[in-house]
Amino acid sequence: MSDKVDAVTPRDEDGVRRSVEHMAMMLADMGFPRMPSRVLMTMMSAEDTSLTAGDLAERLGVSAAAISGAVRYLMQMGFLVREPAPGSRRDHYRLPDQPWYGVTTAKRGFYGQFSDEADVVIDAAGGARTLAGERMTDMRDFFRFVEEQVGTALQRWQEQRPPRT
Amino acid sequence: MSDKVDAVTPRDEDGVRRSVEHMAMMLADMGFPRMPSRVLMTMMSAEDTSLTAGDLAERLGVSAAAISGAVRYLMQMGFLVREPAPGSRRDHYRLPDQPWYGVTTAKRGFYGQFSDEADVVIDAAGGARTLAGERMTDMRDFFRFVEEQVGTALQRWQEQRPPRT
DNA sequence: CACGTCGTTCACAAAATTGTGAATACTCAT
DNA sequence: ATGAGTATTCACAATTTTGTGAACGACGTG
Repeated sequence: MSDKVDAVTPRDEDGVRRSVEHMAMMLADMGFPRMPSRVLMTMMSAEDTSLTAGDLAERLGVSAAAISGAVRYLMQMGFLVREPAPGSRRDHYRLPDQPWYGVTTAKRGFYGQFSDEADVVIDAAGGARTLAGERMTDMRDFFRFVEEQVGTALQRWQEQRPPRT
Repeated sequence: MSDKVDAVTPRDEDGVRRSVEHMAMMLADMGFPRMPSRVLMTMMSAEDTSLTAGDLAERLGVSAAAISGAVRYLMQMGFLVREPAPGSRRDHYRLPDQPWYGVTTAKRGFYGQFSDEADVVIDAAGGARTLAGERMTDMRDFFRFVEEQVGTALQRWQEQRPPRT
C-alpha cells in the first residue's frame, strides 16, 4: 500500500473555482449582491487564513476598485475583518470565527423592526378586527415567533456545535 | 355613552399607504424585488378579500404590465393565488391562508441545496482537513442545523398558533 | 525624505433591472 | 361567432447597479 492513504486529495483548483461561482450565484439569487457573494465564497474556499485585496482581485479577475467596494460591504455585514497588516503594508482580510452564526444573529433584529411597522399598519387600518388588521396581526405574530425561535435555536447551536479542532 | 364604543377607528387610508410603502422598502432592502414587495404589502393591507390587477395598478399608480410581472413573481413564490374569477372576467388575486408560513416552509430547501454544494467544494478542496474544507464544513453544519431547527419551529408554530376566528 | 507599493475615491462606461405604452391574445356573455 | 373588457407580451426608455481605469492619498522602507 502507498503511504499516502491518509494524504488529502490534491486540491482541484478549477473545481473549487467553479463551485465557488456556483454558490455565489445561489447567494445572489437570494438577494445578496454579486461581487460581495463572490468575494465571500472565495474567502471561504481559500487555503489561506487571510487574503489581501490584491489576492482577491487576482483570483476573481476583477479590478481593485470592485474589491474595495465588496470588502467594505462584507465588513459592514460582519462577514469580514481587516487584519491590521502585521509586517506588510497590505491589508489582510480574514473571516471571523463563526461568520454565518454571527451574521444570522445580527440579522435577527429585522424581524422585530418589521413587526413594529406592522403594528403601525394595524393601527392605521382601524385595528385588528378589520380584514387588513387580521392579516397584519397574523404576520406580526408569526414574525415575532420566528424571531424568538431563531434566538433559542442559535443558543442551542452554541451549546451543541461540534468542538473546534 | 355612544353605541360606537366598539366601533373601529376609521381607516386612515393615507397612513396605511405610507406604512405600506415603508414596509415594502424594508423588504426591498432585504433583497426582495421592489414591485412585488409593493404589491404584496398592498394585498396585505387591503380591506378586501381579493383584488384585481386593475385595483392593484390603480392603488399603486403603475401600469398593468408592471402588475402582471409582479403578480407572476408572487404567485411563483406562493405569496398569491389567482381566483378563477366567479362572475367577472377579471382575475382576482388573493393571499393564501398563511402566506408567510407557507413561503418560509418552501424556502427551507435552499439551505439543503447550499449545503450540498458546500460538500462539492469540500471535496474539490481536498477534504475537511484542509483550511477551506474546515470553513466549508462549519458552514455546512450550521446550515443543516438551521434547516432542521426551522423545520421543528414551523411545526411548533402550527401547533400553538392562535386559533383563527 | 523621497520612492515604491497599496488602498481608496472619482468620473465614467457597461450592463442589468424596472417600468411604460402599444400591440396582441384571451375569455366570456350575448 | 362577435365584440367588449382583461390579461399578457413586446420593444423601448429610464433608472439603478456594477465594475473599470486613472488620479489621489497613505504609509512604511531604503
